[in-house]
Amino acid sequence: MLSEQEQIRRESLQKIIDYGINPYPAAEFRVSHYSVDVLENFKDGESVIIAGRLMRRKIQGKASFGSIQDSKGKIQVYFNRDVICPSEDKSMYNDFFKKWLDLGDILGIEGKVFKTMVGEISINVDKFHLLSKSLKPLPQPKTDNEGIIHNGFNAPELRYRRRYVDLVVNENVKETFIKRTKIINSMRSFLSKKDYLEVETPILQTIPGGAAARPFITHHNALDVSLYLRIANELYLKRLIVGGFEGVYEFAKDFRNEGMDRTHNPEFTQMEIYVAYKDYHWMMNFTEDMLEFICNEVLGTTQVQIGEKKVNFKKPFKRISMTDSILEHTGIDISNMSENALREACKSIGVEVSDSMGKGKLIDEIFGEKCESSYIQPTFITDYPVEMSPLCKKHRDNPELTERFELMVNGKELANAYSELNDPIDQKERFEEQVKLAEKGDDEAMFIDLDFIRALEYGMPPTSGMGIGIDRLVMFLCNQPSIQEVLLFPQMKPEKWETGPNKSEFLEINIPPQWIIPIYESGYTNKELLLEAKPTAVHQKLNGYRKKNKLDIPAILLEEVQSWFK
RNA sequence: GAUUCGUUAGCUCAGCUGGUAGAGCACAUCCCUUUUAAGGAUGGGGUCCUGGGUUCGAACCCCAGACGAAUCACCA
Repeated sequence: MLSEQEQIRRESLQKIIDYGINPYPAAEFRVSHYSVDVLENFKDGESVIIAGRLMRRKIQGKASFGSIQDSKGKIQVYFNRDVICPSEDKSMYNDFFKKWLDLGDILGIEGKVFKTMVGEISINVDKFHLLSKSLKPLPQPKTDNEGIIHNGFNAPELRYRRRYVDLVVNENVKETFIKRTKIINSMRSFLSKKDYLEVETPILQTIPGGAAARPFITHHNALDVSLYLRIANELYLKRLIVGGFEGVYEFAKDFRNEGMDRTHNPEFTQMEIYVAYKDYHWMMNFTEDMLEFICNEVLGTTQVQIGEKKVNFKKPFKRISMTDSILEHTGIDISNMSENALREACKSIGVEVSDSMGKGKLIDEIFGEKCESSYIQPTFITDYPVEMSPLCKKHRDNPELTERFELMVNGKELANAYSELNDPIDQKERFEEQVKLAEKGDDEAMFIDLDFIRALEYGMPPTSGMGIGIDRLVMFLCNQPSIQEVLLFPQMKPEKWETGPNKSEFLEINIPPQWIIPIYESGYTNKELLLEAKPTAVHQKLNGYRKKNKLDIPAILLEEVQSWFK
């Protein structure tokens, strides 16, 4: 059912067609300027051609003002009847412009730049061309002199579901996504200058490895096998290091079949990089360099406002081991503690534990509860317990730990890196421990990847690898509190669509085709519902519908309605 | 998954104790050749998210459901 405004727009569309103008022309429309070019480089009387969406229109008799929004901004346009229609025929202005155009229509404008009496740079329109007709009215947010937005298009659900509308109507939204691309481009140029190779690895994987997470599963018909959408690309990138590349990286969409909230989306982007002959100390320096570079290039500063807090990405970042961090925040020295001692320690400081938790998990629990959120400034947390990091090399000084760091910013994990485990025998044992965890019921334990073990058996140089969450980085640098604000199309529950009537079931009982829509719109959405109703009620509703919608068909007779019920 | 809140015109939102559905913007008609969240007048526009229940009577109360948001849990 179309709204009144949509119906009026469709009528205008028909009038435009009847007038002989194609509302959806095919030809290229060449513009000479963007709106901002004209505004920033004012030349009185200059002829310009621009194109964009009509976002405002005020008709003042023989003259009208409007504004055109193109990809870079907005500019005012001035329409004068006698300029647009120099001859006797004023229909281009009186009918086409005034009556048949609507806000949201996409126009091409030819005209001359001038300043209005009030001093606003505008285009005096000589000719305008309809490039595309808009049939649905846009929301109309307006900003007043004090910067207050009226009638804002703010409802998150609508904004995310109709991102195209959000982008048209809310200026700052576009900026966030432009910045996102700048951040990625800047990271790519940093990596590319180092001569590392950007690669692409499989998204459809037979074994979803490289992280602990529940995968999405799908099926390949020709091979008749299950395939998983990747949860990480780590194991493939390491295979490439085995193959002899010095450094490889990938901007990878990963998929995890887990909860959704303002920091998690089922598909998200990570950049992972692996460099041969390096260790995690080197990688910390590298990560600092990269983040400082990106901030300077994209923001022009390393000072970033995140919510209430100011975060500085200037290197060097603080480094602290997980053991020292826990000592600092709880006074408990976990080094050399047994599993039972750890469990008691957790209880003494009010950290909830369960019997299934091993040593590593217990330590992680303490860190997560008591330490993590306090790291606002970029901080490398190093040397994680071995149980939590099955792909990471054991610490050179302590076999209970691994050479791993996570970079915490604003109390959240931004990056994760290792000195990569390259001992195939150790790797196999660690996978086997994961299998045991899986047998205990840990549905996020890693799968064992025998081909990856085989690759390590051929020999992988010592390597350091790092993964950084691109969506989180963008959230930080754009000061956006939710991941939905930095994804163009965040995951939503599917929208329910009216499917319309099943015409054949109505035709079966001899309902005339022109009455099917009225029946459906009157609430009798299928045959059963209709036949449960009383014929007299149906008869009244249908003729009521006919009258209300001014249908150009004769009123239906009660006898005919009754005949459907036989 | 849990809890809380929300869903009313194209958009933003009011709607009291249950008693005929409201405003601004947008839209339509008319007037107006330089406006600044563009002026004036008049008017049209509603499945009050859906389905049940209570009631003489439900946008409002009760039950169930859909969708969304926030917080929490989960996410090494």
